[in-house]
Amino acid sequence: MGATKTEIFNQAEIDFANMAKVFAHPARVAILKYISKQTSCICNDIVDEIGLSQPTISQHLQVINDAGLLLGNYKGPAKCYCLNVEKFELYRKLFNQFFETTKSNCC
Amino acid sequence: MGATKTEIFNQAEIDFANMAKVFAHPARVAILKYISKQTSCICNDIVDEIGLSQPTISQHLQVINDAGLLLGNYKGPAKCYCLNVEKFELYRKLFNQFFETTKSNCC
DNA sequence: TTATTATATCGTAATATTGCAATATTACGA
DNA sequence: TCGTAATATTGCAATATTACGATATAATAA
Repeated sequence: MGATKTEIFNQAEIDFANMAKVFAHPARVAILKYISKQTSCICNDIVDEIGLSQPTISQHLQVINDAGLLLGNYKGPAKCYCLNVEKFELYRKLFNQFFETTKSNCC
Repeated sequence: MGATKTEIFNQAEIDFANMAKVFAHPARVAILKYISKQTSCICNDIVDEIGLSQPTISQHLQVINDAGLLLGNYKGPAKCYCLNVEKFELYRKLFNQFFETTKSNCC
């Protein structure tokens, strides 16, 4: 016990939960907000902005990246990330859909 | 280590992450979807629908309830829940805001 | 009051997540 | 090639989450 029983849920439910998980840590929310303020790609200067260690930030970036929300390329020794706008739009759409289709028929 | 370092984030970031957490488990997504299909309040008949034990469902309901997303009242021995539409609308608004304000200025 | 039914809480085990120090890897310039 | 700077990975400790059996609590009916 302790692990989510994924086998009893359908893919849409699992997918949506996984999308929500990306936003379920303040560091990742802060990273995404930081992207919006930057005029260039984000590098690990976020480490200074947010008060977490470089490995921890790297880990959080990995989570966001694994979700497909980042595009990255090397700019010298620095790996620079930026938002994958297309994927982010998809997320927005699916969240909208979720909020639209969840209603109450009583009370 | 292991716990989120809440002291380094601002309240908005923490609040948003906590909202996302509610949706970050397929069981809770499934419960909210189930609400939408029902014409009356949800009771623990969800236990049969979803394949988790009664205590586990109760726990998940608690998480959704603590987030303020449920209204509950006793109907005989059964405690029946329904969606707190007002609060849910607030969630929708804040998620919309998040998606609106997160952008990319490069790449 | 007692029995019954429905939900909540407690206690506990297992897995997941978070965070960081140490180390590895990568890209580039000298 | 070697050194340097930036990011990733590894390993591990601490906390959080998930899940469920056992038990407690709540509401009603008999």
